[in-house]
Amino acid sequence: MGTLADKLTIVFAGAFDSAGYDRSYGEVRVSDRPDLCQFQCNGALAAAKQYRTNPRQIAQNVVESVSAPEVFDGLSLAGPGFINIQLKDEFIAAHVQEVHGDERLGCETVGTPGRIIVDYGGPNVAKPLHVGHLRAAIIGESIVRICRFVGHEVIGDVHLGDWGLQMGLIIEGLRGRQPDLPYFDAGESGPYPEEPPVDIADLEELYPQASEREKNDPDFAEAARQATVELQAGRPGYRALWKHFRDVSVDDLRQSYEQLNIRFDLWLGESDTQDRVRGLIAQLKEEGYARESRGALVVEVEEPGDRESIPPLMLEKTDGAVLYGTTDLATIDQRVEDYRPDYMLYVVDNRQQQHFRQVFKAAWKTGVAPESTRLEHNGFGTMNGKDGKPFKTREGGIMKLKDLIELVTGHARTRIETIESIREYDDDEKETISRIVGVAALKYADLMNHRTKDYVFDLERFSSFEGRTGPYILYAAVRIKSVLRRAGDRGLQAGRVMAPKSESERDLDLKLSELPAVIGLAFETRAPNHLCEYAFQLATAYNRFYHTHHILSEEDGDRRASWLAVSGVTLRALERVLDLLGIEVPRRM
RNA sequence: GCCCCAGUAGCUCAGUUGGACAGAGCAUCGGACUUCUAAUCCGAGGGUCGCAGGUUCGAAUCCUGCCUGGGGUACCA
Repeated sequence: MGTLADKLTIVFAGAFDSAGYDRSYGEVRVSDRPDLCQFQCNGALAAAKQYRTNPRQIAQNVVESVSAPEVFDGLSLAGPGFINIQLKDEFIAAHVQEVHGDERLGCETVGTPGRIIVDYGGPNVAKPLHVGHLRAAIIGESIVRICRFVGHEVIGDVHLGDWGLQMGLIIEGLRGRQPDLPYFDAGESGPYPEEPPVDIADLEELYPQASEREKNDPDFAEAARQATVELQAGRPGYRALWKHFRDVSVDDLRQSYEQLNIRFDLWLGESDTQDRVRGLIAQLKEEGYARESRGALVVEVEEPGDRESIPPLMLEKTDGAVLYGTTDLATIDQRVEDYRPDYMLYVVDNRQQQHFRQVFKAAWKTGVAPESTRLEHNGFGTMNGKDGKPFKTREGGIMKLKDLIELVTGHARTRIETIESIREYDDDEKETISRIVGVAALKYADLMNHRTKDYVFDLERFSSFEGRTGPYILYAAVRIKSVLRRAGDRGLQAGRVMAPKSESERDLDLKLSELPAVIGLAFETRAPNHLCEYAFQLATAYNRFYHTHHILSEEDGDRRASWLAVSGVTLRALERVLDLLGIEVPRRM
């Protein structure tokens, strides 16, 4: 079905065609001058270039060729050749009626579904999630949901950092504390205790300590490097220990992500590619793609046509160790083999841009990924503090995600106590509402910023519940639920959508019709902020409508039933968009 | 040095890929609750779109140069 603008585009494409111009000029879109018209077609201006004619004349010809009197309330020319379009209220209502009857609210699915792997999250084993992980997780989750909704098969992979030096650091850190554990006995080969020697609190303490010590204690640093090498070589005690670390950490990560309503399909990590890294390197050498350079092994990715210079992708360091580029390449190799994906999307910090350019170019060049596989880095900006520098807590440390979630939940809890109608809810429901509202505030505040831009992490804004915020939108949705619930109690039902009676109602109808375009745009650009903007506009449109018309006390039964239908569509649209953003809606608040 | 990204209202940001007087939210000021949830709604003020050129009928948007900030620049991830 698409949007109203889509329907109008078909009409105008036909009109351009029958007036003797290319149909592609018939694109109609929502007007950016709502004071003048609802929709506009600017194709005549573009066409004037191609046909070397007066754009106003073209527009005139097109308008005369339009044949659909039941649709238009007004068609007029303006300025150099704009066509301004007003629709009949009946036509608008009929469209909303269609949306009402459609499971997908007018949103079509893609013609040729593909398989998409989304790589997001990227947490490290043993390191607690902090605000820096927030963006990857929530933007990635939203992109996953959007891709899935438009009809693709999507596989989300958390892609753990579980194989680097940090593992050696923790091993050595633990040895410092409990040197007698069987894992450290080189002569021992297992079996080892099933019970992990550490819990998550230990891990979160061990890593920063070890990391700090690495900087000041060369012997310790060397030991950690050695432990990393031995772990990677398969020393049984270290492997057993590593597995404990990983399990303990993953348990904790799952809980944190669950609180944010984020669920991964795959919990793979760097370690899962290790058994194929050597083979891949050997193969690339044999095929002549990998060559030695300054003592290291690299794949050249710069091509003759390239303007900018791009360093080669390094597979092996001088000392023979592999780097994360190697792992990333091996991961692509693995994914191609296991899943044959059409797309791989990497939701990772912008700063990795060059890295991914290298990896992708190398993957295509060497045939690790077919050229038809779309590899994309969907980068996002840095989260800065109010001083414009990367965000730190007041103490100068990094804020843990758990603390942040507790903070926003706490704000919501406090807020709830000030609202009379909620005071009587039982404690469980209050707590649920607090969590949903707090997390909605957090996620919305992040998602509303364009993905690629740096932005300022502002606690006040993150926990604000007024204006352009998650809770504002939840409130509108919950308000509709409440109306519908009461209507249900009185035995009132939704009916046929009638022509709008007021400006606020017409605006709501028109806004509802835009949903498919917004989701399409969010998908094409992998940018959830468009959904945030739309959710806000739709919520505002409904709030205005709500204030101008009292639904339940309306005496005209048909009118009331129509309003219930429109309210129902609005609720479904809001819930759909919020779901695509990964935001939950409470029953009431 | 070279490369990438950004600069829009006091603050935080949109701006549909070149279209009509540049839009929101916050903050400030003023209004609206005996009626479906006021976490709401209505109204007001607020701009040299970093600067200077250029392309175009038309530029916040494209090109060139400069200024400012951030990031990257083969053996960390």
